[in-house]
Amino acid sequence: MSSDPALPPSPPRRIAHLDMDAFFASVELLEHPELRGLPVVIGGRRAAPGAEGHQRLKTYAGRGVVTTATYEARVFGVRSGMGLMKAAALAPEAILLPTHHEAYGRVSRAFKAAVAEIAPAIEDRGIDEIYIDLTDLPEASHDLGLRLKAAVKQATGLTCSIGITPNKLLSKMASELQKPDGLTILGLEDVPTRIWPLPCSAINGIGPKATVKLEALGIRRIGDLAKADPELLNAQFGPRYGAWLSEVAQGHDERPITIFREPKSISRETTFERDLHARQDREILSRILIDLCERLAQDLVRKGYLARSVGIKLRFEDFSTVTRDHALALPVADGAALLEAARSSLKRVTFDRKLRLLGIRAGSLIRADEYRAHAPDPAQVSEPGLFEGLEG
DNA sequence: TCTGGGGTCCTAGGACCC
DNA sequence: TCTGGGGTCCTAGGACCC
Repeated sequence: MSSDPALPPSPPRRIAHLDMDAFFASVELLEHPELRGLPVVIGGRRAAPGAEGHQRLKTYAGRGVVTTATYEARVFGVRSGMGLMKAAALAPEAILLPTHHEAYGRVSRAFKAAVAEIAPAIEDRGIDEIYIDLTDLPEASHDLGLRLKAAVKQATGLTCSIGITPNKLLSKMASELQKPDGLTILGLEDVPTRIWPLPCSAINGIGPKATVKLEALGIRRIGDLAKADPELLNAQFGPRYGAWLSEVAQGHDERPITIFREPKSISRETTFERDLHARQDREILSRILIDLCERLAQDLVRKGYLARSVGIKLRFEDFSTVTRDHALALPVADGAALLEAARSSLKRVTFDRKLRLLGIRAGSLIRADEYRAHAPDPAQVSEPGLFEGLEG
């Protein structure tokens, strides 16, 4: 990477991680200021049934999960990703609001634009967080951090938390250290005191499975990981992940800021309100599949991509998941072609349990404009079609 | 009181080609 | 009559992240 002896050493990088505080919930509170200070949970699929006032979490029945919760709701143990029924047991009186993705998208664009005015080298990490390369800016990190937070507040009315360190790994962890409304600046020299006491799961890339495995080896904190025998980690986790664990425990991370990436896949999936039987509920499943294909086709056309492979995803009542992929001779973006590919893949699945989820994915994407410019026979490039007459 | 929807990356075996 | 070795594509599953 930067170790070419012919080149002068690159100056130390300065990377910020900016994370909006309880983003979806905070956007909702802009709309519903009367709920400020109350435990509020965002999630579920439909708006509350016509009752007066706001819906209480305890009245919810269904399969939704918590998307975000205010800090007042987190006090009760409510966490993102938790089933709403479980959250209702923890905080029955919390207010439940449905999601409004258009609003979140609008506020997301606003905070990113405000940051870009100050520092344009931004890596998008989703709707509510970004990395920012501050290396080439003249100001001190603390001043920059305060300016970024003020700009975000001015543009959106919302607070964020920022970590500024020499790399993405440490900045991500630093932004978590003083949430909400935090600003944390760390150097590599701070790793033993500030990072090593944290649990291994604080590292972006160490999830539930790896955490359990590490704990079985007596490795609970990042400091334990830093002192662990690299050979042991390689033996337990494989050479690649093992070597990565050894590196990140030292706070090392050379990943660059990536300003733009082509998407690799686009997908649509849905969990049913009740589990469906492959034969008895065939009509319903067919309608759902057609609808998913139609929406995926619209996504492909809107974003300007063609799919060279189509995948289906099925989740059964026992939560086991199966995927089937199908490579195509010619790239497509129309619903009829997606549906045909999906149906051929479905024939390779054994249906011995009820289904809870159906999904479809467009993979091996190529840009439609580039393909059409070089297509051997333009007549063979499929055009977005209609679904009329496709049922059955 | 079970577990959304949208993604990325990695692994691993087999096919197929040179 | 006893066993190459790379490279790439396809497919399936799984861990992880927001």
